[in-house]
Amino acid sequence: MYIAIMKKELLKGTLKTIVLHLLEKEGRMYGYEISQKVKELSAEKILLTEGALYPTLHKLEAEGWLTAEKEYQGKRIRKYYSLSKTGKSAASQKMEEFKEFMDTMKLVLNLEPSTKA
Amino acid sequence: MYIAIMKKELLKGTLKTIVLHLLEKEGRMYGYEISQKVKELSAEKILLTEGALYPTLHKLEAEGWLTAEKEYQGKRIRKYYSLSKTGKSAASQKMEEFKEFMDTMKLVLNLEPSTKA
DNA sequence: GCAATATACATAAGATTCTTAAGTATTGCA
DNA sequence: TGCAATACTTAAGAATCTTATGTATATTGC
Repeated sequence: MYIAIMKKELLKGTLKTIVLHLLEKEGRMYGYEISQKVKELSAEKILLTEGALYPTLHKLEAEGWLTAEKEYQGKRIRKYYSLSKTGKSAASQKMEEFKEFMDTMKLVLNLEPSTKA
Repeated sequence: MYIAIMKKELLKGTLKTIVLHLLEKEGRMYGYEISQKVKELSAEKILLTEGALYPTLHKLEAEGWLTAEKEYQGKRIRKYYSLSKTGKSAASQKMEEFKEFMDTMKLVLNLEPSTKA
């Protein structure tokens, strides 16, 4: 991986939300797959760095939100992650938090001037 | 000030954008006023910390995006900030970046499923 | 009148979250 | 066969914020 990122400061704090959401949607993914999916969905605007992604996956696993299974493709290893039960509720919660964050920022930055026009 | 913050990780990286936008809208503000305005606009969901706000104002001034004027209200000092010319274009740019960030996040998180329904 | 709260600024130490970088190893393609 | 892509790991350093502390004036309630 190379992996850089769009307007980086703004992305700080969004990584866990992204990972949890993708796992909720896809069910089961491995690290590299997640990075590729994010790249694809974001039209290459978000390029996760390995140094951010893998430690985050380890943290989420340590918190009990993800379960991991190693699988071999020939000799190459893949570590598949899935949401645990608490991980699922964490995913929903993170999504709600993100929506609230967006709504609040819209108010502060005068974006989308009240959709009742 | 006390000043804490909503879902803090997500707000990381948004402070400069917020400050520049408010100065663009209001024309001229001092630090404490900015913190109160953000609190008001965000319905108390964003409470800036002094430790974040004042150093950020100093940085923006050092970068030449803000100009500062000290004013005395009796014996109490206030430091009023305004956008410089380059500060104005920085403000517009930061707003565009933020909009792009939101659009990209909507794609990645499957929010607002294409408003052409 | 005096204490508590609000106004108003500044800055240093520590935490969090990322970027950069380096390491290891397998697989596919030209 | 050598380079790019796949796949994971971890450490050092940067950026951005929180927490904490300090200073000082103004206002409000009792």
